[in-house]
Amino acid sequence: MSTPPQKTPLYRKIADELANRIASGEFIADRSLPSEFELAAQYQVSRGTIRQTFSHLRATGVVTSRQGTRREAVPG
Amino acid sequence: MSTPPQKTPLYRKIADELANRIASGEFIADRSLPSEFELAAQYQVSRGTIRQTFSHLRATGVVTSRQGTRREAVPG
Amino acid sequence: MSTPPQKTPLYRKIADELANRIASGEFIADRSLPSEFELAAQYQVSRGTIRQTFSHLRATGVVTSRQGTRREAVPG
Amino acid sequence: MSTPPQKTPLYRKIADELANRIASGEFIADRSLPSEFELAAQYQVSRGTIRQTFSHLRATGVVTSRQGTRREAVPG
DNA sequence: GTGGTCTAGACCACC
DNA sequence: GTGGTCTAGACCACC
Repeated sequence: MSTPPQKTPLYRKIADELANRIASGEFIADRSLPSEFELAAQYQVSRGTIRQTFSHLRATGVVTSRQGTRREAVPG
Repeated sequence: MSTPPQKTPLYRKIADELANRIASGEFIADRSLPSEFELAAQYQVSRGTIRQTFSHLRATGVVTSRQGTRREAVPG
Repeated sequence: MSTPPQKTPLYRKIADELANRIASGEFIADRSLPSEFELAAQYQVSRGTIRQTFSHLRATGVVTSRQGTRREAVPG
Repeated sequence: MSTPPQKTPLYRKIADELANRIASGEFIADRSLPSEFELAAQYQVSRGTIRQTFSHLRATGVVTSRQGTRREAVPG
């Protein structure tokens, strides 16, 4: 009945790490997060992977997004 | 066989709403429309989005525009 | 009786030049044009100005565009 | 043969004052000047007057301007 | 004081 | 990795 072991996808690892960085208060000054471009460079991945990361973080209520402005960490 | 539903962009929704307001006679007094600035405030969007809205309305023959004066509704 | 000369905007000059490059067969291999980013670099303008350029070229039937792919020159 | 005394126009007074502020190094950090809007508020005049001011300062080589970016003081 | 042009940059939808 | 949409802001041309 147990599911076979799943390899954690890269976007999930990055999402967890970003969630930790947010929780630790790294972006507390103005809550606005690095851009897709900056994060892609930081984590050495494509922008598509970063977008998957944010899709997950948005779905779990960790960040909000709006076209034209940077994503922001949800307080609390 | 049918094409999937397309997400309607904001400028299109505003264009449709403005076209309805024009058709309902809201600007009938002198035909001159609110300024870009006023509409941006009314719809809580940027001036750029209002300009995309008017680009569409001009292309469909609903309004005319001239530098230095307010846009006007085309009669009929 | 003649209208005074109008200052030609930058996006119009670029549109005319691109139309000439297309007519001269520069992009004949696969008809696909340089990206917005490349053209912005070539002409030393912002992406917004290149988009205005293409808006004009699309309106005059010189190019076609589709999300996710490069714009193409219309044959003939 | 002497011309009658001329009242110095407001835009000229502001131009002279701004030229002095520039010469004194007030905008030396990045050379970019306050916006039309800010200067209109500072000097309690209309934006049209500020534009006349800059027209004069550009003609006399004190500032440069380019659409989309702030005016800048010319070094030296 | 309006619309027109332009900058610089972001995220979104689609390939 | 492209074009599409959107933000926020500037100066320009014309009224």
